[in-house]
Amino acid sequence: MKIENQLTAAVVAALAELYGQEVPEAQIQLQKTKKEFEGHLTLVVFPLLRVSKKKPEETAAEIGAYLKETGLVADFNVVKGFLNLVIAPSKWVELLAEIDADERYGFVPVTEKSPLVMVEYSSPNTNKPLHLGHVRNNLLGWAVSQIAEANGAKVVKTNIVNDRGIHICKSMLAWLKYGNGETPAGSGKKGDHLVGDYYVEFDKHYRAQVKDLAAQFVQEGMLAEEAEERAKREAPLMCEAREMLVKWEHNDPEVRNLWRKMNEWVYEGFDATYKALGVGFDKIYYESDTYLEGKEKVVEGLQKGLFYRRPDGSVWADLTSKGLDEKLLLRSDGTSVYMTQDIGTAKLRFQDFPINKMVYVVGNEQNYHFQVLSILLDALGFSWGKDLVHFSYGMVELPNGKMKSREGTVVDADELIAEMVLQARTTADESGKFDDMSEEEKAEVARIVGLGALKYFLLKVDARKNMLFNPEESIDFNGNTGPFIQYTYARIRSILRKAEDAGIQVPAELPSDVALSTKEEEIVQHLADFAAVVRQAGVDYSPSGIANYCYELVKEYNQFYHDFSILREEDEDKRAFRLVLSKNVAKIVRLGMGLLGIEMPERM
RNA sequence: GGUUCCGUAGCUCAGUUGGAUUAGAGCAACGCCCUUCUAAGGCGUGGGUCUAGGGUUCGAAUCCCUACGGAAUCACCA
Repeated sequence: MKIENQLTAAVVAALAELYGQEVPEAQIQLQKTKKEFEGHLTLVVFPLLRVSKKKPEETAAEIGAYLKETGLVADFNVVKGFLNLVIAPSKWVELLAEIDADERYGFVPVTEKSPLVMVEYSSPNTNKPLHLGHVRNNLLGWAVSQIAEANGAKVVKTNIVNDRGIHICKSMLAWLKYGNGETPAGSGKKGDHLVGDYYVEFDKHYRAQVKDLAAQFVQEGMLAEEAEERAKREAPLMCEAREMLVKWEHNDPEVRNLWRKMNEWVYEGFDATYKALGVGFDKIYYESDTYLEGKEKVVEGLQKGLFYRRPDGSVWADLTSKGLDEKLLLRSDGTSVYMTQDIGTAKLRFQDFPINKMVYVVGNEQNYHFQVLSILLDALGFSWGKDLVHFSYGMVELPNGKMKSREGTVVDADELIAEMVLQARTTADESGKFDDMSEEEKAEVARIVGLGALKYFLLKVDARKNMLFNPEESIDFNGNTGPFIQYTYARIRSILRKAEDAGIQVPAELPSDVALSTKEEEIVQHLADFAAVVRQAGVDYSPSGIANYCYELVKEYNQFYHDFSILREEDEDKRAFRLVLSKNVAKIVRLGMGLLGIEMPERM
């Protein structure tokens, strides 16, 4: 049992004994003792004064004396209303032994009875390659899934691919007109990049047409603003794209074939990027399959009187009673909108899986959408609709503002990954650390470290906040970074290898009478916190908490490591303890970083 | 204009079930430490009216109100 829990129970007993009152455990406030004071844990006695009816100092002293009797606490001191407790040394060894015994310390096992959590993330459009914003989404989605699983949930990772609509038609049209039959295989381009290039190509020609047409309208005496609006609508390319969409919806075989072919190219490209990022899905939905599904549900809702129809035939939900607006669900021509599609997707998902909880990893620009979706799904009878989680994350901004595809300031995912790996490789080569590795090994370590840097950088920040990414400074490999954590891990692995080579066994059982230094006690305490950190991350699906925990732990360990030479320690008990401690720091760090999807190199 | 989110060191960020005269890291600047299990490391110096003002409390960066600053959203786009 954790020391904190033991202490809490002891404090409850103390209060019962001393003041004759049962106090619920939740009211016992134990926290880590500040560095300036002596002790490990501190009991805040202010809230207990009601029970003791004595002064803070007096109450604290009485409780302290009682705790000392139990043997849990070796010593204590009182500062104002704070009771600082020095935990008995043997307790730390016990605690470490407990952590050591559990290979997946802090994880809640998944059982048959576990709730099913579905996590939707990524959700790309098929007309463009993935960019930095998608990278943040994918990494968060993956991490959130891992965290949910570590908290004992059955997780289904899902991706809804937006594979239909006017934007895909634009790429298709441009490819037909300007492509000369170019293919990924023929050009050596990645499929998603190739299709993306034609999307840009469309936009280029389209803008030129709009400009010419608008000028023509102005000459005919139209106001500039009005002329541009009309030109945008009437530009021949746009008309053609719209025609193509209509043909698509009518299952025109030629259009459908081209659509299938180009989407296949894109999927191959996406798969490569997903693989590089180390993310994946259990079930993929395609909007072309789900976009018609929502209508039925909406009509059903209409019949139940949840929605209403306007004279022009469009269907709306009136949410004004909830403080929101009215929301369109079906256009006057009977076609679906975004919201309708999400309802349709929800319907299919619920048919496929017994969902207990749905988590949508989607950018914060859609906060309103999900607020509405939650209300609508609940009204339509989805049990998980009311407390669906919109895991909303902020934009990634560049030093000169937002990413804009029109201005070419988009940071491409594939390029970014390659750059990070190259950066890791260069740094390592310069340091000479790679000299005795095979080429294969070097490439693998560079990959792990480069991606570790990228992932950690994007995940350590509170997901809700907009964050800044500076590509020029690239990403640091020093300080609060992935590589720093990986480096410490690699060093510990190295120590353990050397211990083995020297015939030093990591003991199966720890000696119980080792005297620990303050630093070592702190590290054990920190290790034990991992379980609580995972639990906390699970509550609000927060990867950043895990990231920052790992950093703190590693930093603490590094400071310790600098003061001691483990292998040359002659006191066998101490050496044994330190080996076990190191081994478990490595273990916990691997578990923690694993939740973030960050791999750990054995050497670097 | 309505709604939601954010505002902590020059820069990037930690820090909420309210806690301790001195609010933490990293980067950047400056100084020290490699015959020592990996220097992608460690130690040190300088740098803050936690946007501002009020309120609640024994106690506020944290909770409430107001103002200011920034972002998102409010489409028969997705």
